[in-house]
Amino acid sequence: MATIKDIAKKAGVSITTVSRALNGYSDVNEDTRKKIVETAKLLNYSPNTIARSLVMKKSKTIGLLVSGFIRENAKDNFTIEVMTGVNDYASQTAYDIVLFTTNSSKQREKTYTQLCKERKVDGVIIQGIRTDDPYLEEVIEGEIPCVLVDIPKIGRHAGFVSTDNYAGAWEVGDYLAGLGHTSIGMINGHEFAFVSQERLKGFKDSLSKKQIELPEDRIISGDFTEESGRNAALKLIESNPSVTAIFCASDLMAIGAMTALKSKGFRIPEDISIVGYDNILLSRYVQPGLTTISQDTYGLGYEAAKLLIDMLDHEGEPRKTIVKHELMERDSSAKL
Amino acid sequence: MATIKDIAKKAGVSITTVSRALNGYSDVNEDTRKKIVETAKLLNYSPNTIARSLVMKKSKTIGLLVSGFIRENAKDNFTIEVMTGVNDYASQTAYDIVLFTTNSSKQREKTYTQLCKERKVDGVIIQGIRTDDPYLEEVIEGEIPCVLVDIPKIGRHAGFVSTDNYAGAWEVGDYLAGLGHTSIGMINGHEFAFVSQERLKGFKDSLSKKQIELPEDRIISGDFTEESGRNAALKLIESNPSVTAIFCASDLMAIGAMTALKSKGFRIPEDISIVGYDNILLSRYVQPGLTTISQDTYGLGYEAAKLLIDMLDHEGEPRKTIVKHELMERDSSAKL
DNA sequence: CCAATCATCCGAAACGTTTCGGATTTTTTC
DNA sequence: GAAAAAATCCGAAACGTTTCGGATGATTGG
Repeated sequence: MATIKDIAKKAGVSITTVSRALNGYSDVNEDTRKKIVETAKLLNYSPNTIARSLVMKKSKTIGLLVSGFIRENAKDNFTIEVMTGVNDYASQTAYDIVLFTTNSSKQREKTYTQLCKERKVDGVIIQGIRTDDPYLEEVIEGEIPCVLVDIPKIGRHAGFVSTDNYAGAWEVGDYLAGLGHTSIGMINGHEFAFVSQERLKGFKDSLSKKQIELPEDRIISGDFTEESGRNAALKLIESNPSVTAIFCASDLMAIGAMTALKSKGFRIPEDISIVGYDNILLSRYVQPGLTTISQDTYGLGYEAAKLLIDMLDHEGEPRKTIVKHELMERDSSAKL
Repeated sequence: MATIKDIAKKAGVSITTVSRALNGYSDVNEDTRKKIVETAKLLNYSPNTIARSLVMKKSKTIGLLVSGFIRENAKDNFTIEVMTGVNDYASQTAYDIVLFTTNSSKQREKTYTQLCKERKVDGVIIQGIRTDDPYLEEVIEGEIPCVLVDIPKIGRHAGFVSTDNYAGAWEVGDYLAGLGHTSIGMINGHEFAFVSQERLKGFKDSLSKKQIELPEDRIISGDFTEESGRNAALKLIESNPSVTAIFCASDLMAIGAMTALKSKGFRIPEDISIVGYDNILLSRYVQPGLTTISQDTYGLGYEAAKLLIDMLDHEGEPRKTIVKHELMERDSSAKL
């Protein structure tokens, strides 16, 4: 509760001097500085960030807007890993993180920018937002520095971090073709995620380069959930009983597909190979272990924070960062 | 960027009136209120929370101090589920959440209370803190309203939420005895978690009520990780080859124990029954499915937020909330 | 020894709100 | 129609910092 004023009085100096002493300015005598620091400690002083923010017009907080923060989504650890990354980088700096959520009732009343403006965050990291979100443009065009996760758009104050989803999917195509598969299906995510588009394109291009067809009716769309993976797999195998490999745009859908196919008597990978995307925690524990594209999710968050804070502290240009990915071969895929 | 002042000027009223109009006070004429609200909208005004906080001495933020927020811990979804619960409740209120972390380099320099005082959070929820944490007492005795997760301690401004770990463990004892097991071992968590003590006590008491012994050398301590579960299981089975059932104080350790035992040629549950605790996501997907005590982790967070905000808004007494638990029978346990 | 330089300090304004206490005008009451 | 009450408004202080623009006294250079 002790303020700078109390220190000033007790130490017999002016408020200005206390402020300057505590902030390491050079125009204060070493002896008085010592005395000031001492009495500050004595009074158990801690600075009032709020008052500071008010005058500095900088809150030293960044907003973490995570829209996938709903209960069901705890399943994949994507969100938490991103958060951990953001948090780890931010905690090395002077910035604190305030959590915004968008699934709540607040969402529809207040736009993201409004939330940010009110809480006076210096910048914001946005994760899990859909491309059809009505406020996406608003935030990209807006004045608040922001970094998008997995949405490749750059604005005057907006950068992004992502992985190379096109390349990742391409590698899956390569891999499956290399195993001798030619009758291949795909279970994609919903169209309102950039990653869906990219993964489809990369996969398709990769296969067509090897003269392997991927007709429309062998591409089923889910919505990234396990449930939708089950349904999509059943639909796919019914209309195209000849497929020997399925690429799923998310691990969760891949896991759903596996259980559905197993329940229909298919053996994995002997009858059908399954490849996922994301390398979520589960994919290592499921039977058989899921072959997938591993993303550096933690790095996604870490780099997002880095990018944003660089923009804030050094007026760095908004730009993009691509983090690495890697094919993890496990037991759900095999030679034809 | 528009302030209350701008509105006042434009609407031709005083600052006071604008403030009172916008905050719904009764001593402002309905017509002037309308005009004020109108011009506020016109100027795209949004209130400056920081200025408000400064004068009100309330920041309307709560700190979420999660010390298990380290990379490895993303494995169990405990942390994120608690967070989701906290977030869900908080987002129905006027409170925002700021994330504190303790594994960072900041930790050793600044105590929790210092962090809270500087950021001027109105209250704090603490999760994953160890009982030997040097600052635990400080925070319980301190002036900042706080709610502890899974640490049953009440202070003048500190309440807690937890599950009944004693009862949960007791039920496991009941259950295993009911299956006919008499030669039973336990893999406990480290001693610096309250839950370890409670779970051990409950399990022991339950068994002894049924004249089943649980000698010291059949209780091995791990540290809640999968790795430690593996090691503990090997140690246990080596010194006590006769055990037919093992109770693990966490699912992660149980999963570790299962893989270790399987690698030694034991069949689960035919040779050895395994029961875990927590019902983490993984336990459902692992082979065989893990019998475990399910906790309402989401509820833990939700109730923690509720408790805290009640303390803040209505000066509610700090108190405790116990959320429910339940035995989930899966395939890792069977009749002897 | 005088002016210039330097080291050290401080007063006051500013940031954007809320709110206390009172002022002014209008309405009610008898 | 005057006093009392009600309705409506406002000035100014306060919250705890930072910082601009000087002020003061000591030191230096010639």
